[in-house]
Amino acid sequence: MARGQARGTVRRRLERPREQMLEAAMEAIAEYGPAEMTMAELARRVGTSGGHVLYYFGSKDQVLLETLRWSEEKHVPGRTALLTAGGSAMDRIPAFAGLYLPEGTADPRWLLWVHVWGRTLAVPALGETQAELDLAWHRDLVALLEQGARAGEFAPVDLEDFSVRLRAMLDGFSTQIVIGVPGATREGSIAHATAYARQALLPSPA
Amino acid sequence: MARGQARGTVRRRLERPREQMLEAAMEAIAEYGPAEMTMAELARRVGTSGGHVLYYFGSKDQVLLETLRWSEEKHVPGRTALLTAGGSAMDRIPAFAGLYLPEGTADPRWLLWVHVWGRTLAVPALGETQAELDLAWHRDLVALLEQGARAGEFAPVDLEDFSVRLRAMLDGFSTQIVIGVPGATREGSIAHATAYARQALLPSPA
DNA sequence: TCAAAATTTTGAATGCCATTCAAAATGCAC
DNA sequence: GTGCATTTTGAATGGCATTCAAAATTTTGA
Repeated sequence: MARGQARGTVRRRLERPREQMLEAAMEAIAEYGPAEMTMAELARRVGTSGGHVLYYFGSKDQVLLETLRWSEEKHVPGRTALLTAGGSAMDRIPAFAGLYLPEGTADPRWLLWVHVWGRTLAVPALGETQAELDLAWHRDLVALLEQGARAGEFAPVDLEDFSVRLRAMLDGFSTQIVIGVPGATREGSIAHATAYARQALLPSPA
Repeated sequence: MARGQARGTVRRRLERPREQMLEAAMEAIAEYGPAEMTMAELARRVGTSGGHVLYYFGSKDQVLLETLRWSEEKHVPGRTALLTAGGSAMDRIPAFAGLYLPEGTADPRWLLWVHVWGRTLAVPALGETQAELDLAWHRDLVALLEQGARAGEFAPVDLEDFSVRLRAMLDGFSTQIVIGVPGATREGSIAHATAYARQALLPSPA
């Protein structure tokens, strides 16, 4: 059926190799974790050889980095929706935190973040993509905050600074959630982040 | 000179094997990073064999975990000094943050934290020690805050909650500093943490 | 339509590493 | 001293990312 799959013989060319590999990598990471996912296992999942995966990506580090980027890109529409939703900015901050945080323990996107952090000093190339992905979150958070500022919801606050602080806090909570620190939950983290935001942004009740 | 080293022949028994190994591990981690430090290299540094290191620690994960604990324990006196220093609690918060944060890029203690995070799901035993070490920071921060609260420095605030939030934020900054995110510095992070603390804890200027 | 060139794919080395383990060396108790 | 327990060694073992030369396939250009 699928175009190009042809004549019942062994198919050789992969269809959209990168896409397929990234998808398979994501699943494998969700199952085993980044360190435990082997090139051989990933290859098996897309029906090819370990050497071939590296032909496309060059190294396991690159595979994981591209998988991180790929999983981050899937979050862009949700953030855009949040930014265009209208309504109070403050009321949208919990949802922003919800998008930022892992879905729960072993969320593959966040497993990748933590893994990649641990490899960045050894492989400096990893840092650039991270900075890029982080900047996207920063920009969107600042944009959301600016909506609130323009609407007069907030006290006069440096929004850039607040974004840096809130995201640092969210990184800390995310790490705890994804590695399964007992008691670390999405709900609790969202509550903490929201409480911080209210306190930092809302004009003092005077 | 050193006692027990004796008669110019090959020394066999190590003196305080754990101590020596932990010290050597710390140095090796500072040089290569936790992932790149091999059992063979660590063994070479203490003049023994790779198998012997594992005789003492059981696994590389354990070596790294114990090294983390060891490096954390070296911070206890500094924290205790801070707690007993007297004076305004708020004024001591920047110093607390300074103790918490990495000394700079590639600080081995923080390389270990990040590394261990990445292995916790695969090796759940790692979680317990982390929780213990984290609790020590939490307790000391809360103790410091309670001094401030008793002295009437602060608005009525849930100190436990604040400690959770501030440490999450510091974890985020620490990660950035240790992996060398451009622009992430101790000084900037201390300033952020301090600004947050002032805003969260001090009574509104009314 | 075909052959040469370029690209993709394979899978067998390679080399590194943590871990295991049986044997050897050493220390200790009596 | 002798026997037992502990420590230490270093040679396997098995798993892994990575390399690479050869094979298969597709594309190009006439």
